[in-house]
Amino acid sequence: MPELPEVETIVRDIAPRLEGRHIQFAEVYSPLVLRNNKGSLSEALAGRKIVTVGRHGKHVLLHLDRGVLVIHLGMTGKLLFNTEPTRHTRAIFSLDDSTLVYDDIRMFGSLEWSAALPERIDRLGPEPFSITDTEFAAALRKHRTSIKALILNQKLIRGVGNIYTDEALWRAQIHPKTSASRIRKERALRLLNAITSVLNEAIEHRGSSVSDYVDAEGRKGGFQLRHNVYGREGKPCPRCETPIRRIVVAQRGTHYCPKCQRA
DNA sequence: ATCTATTCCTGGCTGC
DNA sequence: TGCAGCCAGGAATAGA
Repeated sequence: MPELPEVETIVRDIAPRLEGRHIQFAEVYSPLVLRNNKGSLSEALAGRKIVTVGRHGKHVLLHLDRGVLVIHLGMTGKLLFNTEPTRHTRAIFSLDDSTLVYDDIRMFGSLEWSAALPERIDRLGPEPFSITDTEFAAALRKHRTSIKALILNQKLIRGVGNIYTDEALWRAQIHPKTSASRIRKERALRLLNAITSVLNEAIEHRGSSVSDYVDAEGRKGGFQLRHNVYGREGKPCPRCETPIRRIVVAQRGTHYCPKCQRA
């Protein structure tokens, strides 16, 4: 499940292999992964030059000489170079000197060409590294929903998903069901630090491979070995040895230490 | 306006 | 061994 660190890893890897190249042609095998270009994505992309490659939250952006290709990897999306198509290959992009293959088992991901960054993506919250302590604390006080649900909401900050939310809440010692509005300045600051530090460490380790995440070369990340709570139900908390508990918050599997993270 | 529940999708796992 | 049934979850959407 690619979140910010996984997408950042992919973008850093693929940027030098894409920038300056042209999309000679694109082929779509599963229109389900298209958003608003049903039937016209290939035409929009044919002959376009890839100028720069970037990341916006969990989105990969290919800035073209005309418009932008927005790629969201969803749960199981992969961008791979020069692999043979499989039954999960949803699209291919034939470039000057390589072929970029988009695989996506569950098809929660999406491909979208747009003349400019689509509004709904442009309107997402800031990168976690950009928001200030004051802004973050003020935003928390405005919402009565659980802190877990609020961090997952891409309109607050963009790029953080289920894994890194659980990891950050463990680091900050905050119970996932805590009402966001009840988190005052000091704890909010601790939480924002936890979020940015866990994201940075995950980037250093090339992301987490818990189910089937791999980078553009098919390599797994290494940060899953450093998870403290995610996917560790019943195992001892690294801080206090209490067994990690798994509950459901905001319709998501949620892992926390019942002793370190009191309600 | 804010929040919650539902929907999409398929491989992998569980239990009979 | 086979297979039905359930689960994982990002984000759009519908509903409260």
